[in-house]
Amino acid sequence: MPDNSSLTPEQQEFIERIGLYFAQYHLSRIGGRLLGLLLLVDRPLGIEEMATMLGVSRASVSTNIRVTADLDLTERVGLPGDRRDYYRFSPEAWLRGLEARITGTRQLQRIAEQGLAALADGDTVADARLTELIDFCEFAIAEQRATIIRWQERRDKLHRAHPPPHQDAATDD
Amino acid sequence: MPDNSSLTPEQQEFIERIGLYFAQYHLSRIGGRLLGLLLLVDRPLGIEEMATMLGVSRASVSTNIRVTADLDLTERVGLPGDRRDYYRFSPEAWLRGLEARITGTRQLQRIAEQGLAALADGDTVADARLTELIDFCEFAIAEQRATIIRWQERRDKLHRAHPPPHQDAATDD
DNA sequence: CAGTTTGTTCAGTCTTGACTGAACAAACTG
DNA sequence: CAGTTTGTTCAGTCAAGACTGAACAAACTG
Repeated sequence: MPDNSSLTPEQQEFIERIGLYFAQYHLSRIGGRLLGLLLLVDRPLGIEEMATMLGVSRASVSTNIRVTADLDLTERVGLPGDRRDYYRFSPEAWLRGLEARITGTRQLQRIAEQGLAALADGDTVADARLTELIDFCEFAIAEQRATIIRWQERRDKLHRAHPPPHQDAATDD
Repeated sequence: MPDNSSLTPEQQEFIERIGLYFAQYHLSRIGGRLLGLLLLVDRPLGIEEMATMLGVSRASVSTNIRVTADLDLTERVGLPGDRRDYYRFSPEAWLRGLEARITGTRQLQRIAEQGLAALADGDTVADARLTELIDFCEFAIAEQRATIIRWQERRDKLHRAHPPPHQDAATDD
């Protein structure tokens, strides 16, 4: 049961919804909730703190926050004069998401190539289908790369106009 | 244990790899293997046939092939003079995959909007983060739409040059 | 040094949901 | 009609893996 002293019901609902959303994408439920929590707060959070706010064990937070950090969806930051670990949502998270799609598509392309090689002679329909799949992957990868570049350009442009409130660890209270 | 009389080890490996690939994307293992099998063969397959080839129960094939058909990843076709159900891989499958991404992004955007509304006053960092997420979703949806259009154009162009071997149910032996 | 705080790891529990076999329904066959 | 073929549904089993508490390790404090 979460310690909801610091979270409104609306915030809890958001965390739960984000949790479910990311759970679709190979994160555990708690991993997803951690992302939701970190999206919502204005300062980096410690492990014990996150465990309390979500009402889960420290062990779970420790295990799952590391997964998100390995994926560069969160960042571990230090606070001066405090030896605890703090985490915040990574500014690169959405970019990493786009990159992950490319990896997935490349993977599918490799499988399709192996499949094409495994066809029986004279399987013309399957041959055309797998050839089209390989082509589709090639196309999709090029599209995804272009999207990444356009996103970076767009972000650069926006940030030059409206620099984001820079949230480094030392600026907190 | 599969009846591998009609499948080479390379083909079985392909089916297994495709199975795992699609299992990442909210399909059951067997659902994924069915897609792999249908990608590989040159003619529509019946339920009993698929069950035998994969070494799984008819019940499982029945349940899982329906899921793939509902997603329009496979198509049910009839063979004249045969009352059994046959299935083949859908030519629209990859298009449906692209469309599914849009749905997922739209979903994330809605959640982000709810989150933005749930913020505490004065949470400037979180506000900027969620506003950026909403903008990211908008951007990604536009990109995905454009990709779909370009894929359709590309496919039309290729098919006008090299019409695919049309595999309707009646043409099989 | 002993004691505290913090993070990690691991064995065990529990939940989820995939898969099966069997019962059933529907369509057909003689 | 009785019998067969085919597909679906459902209760039950089983496996995967998420989560926990407890033990542990490491860094710090007095």
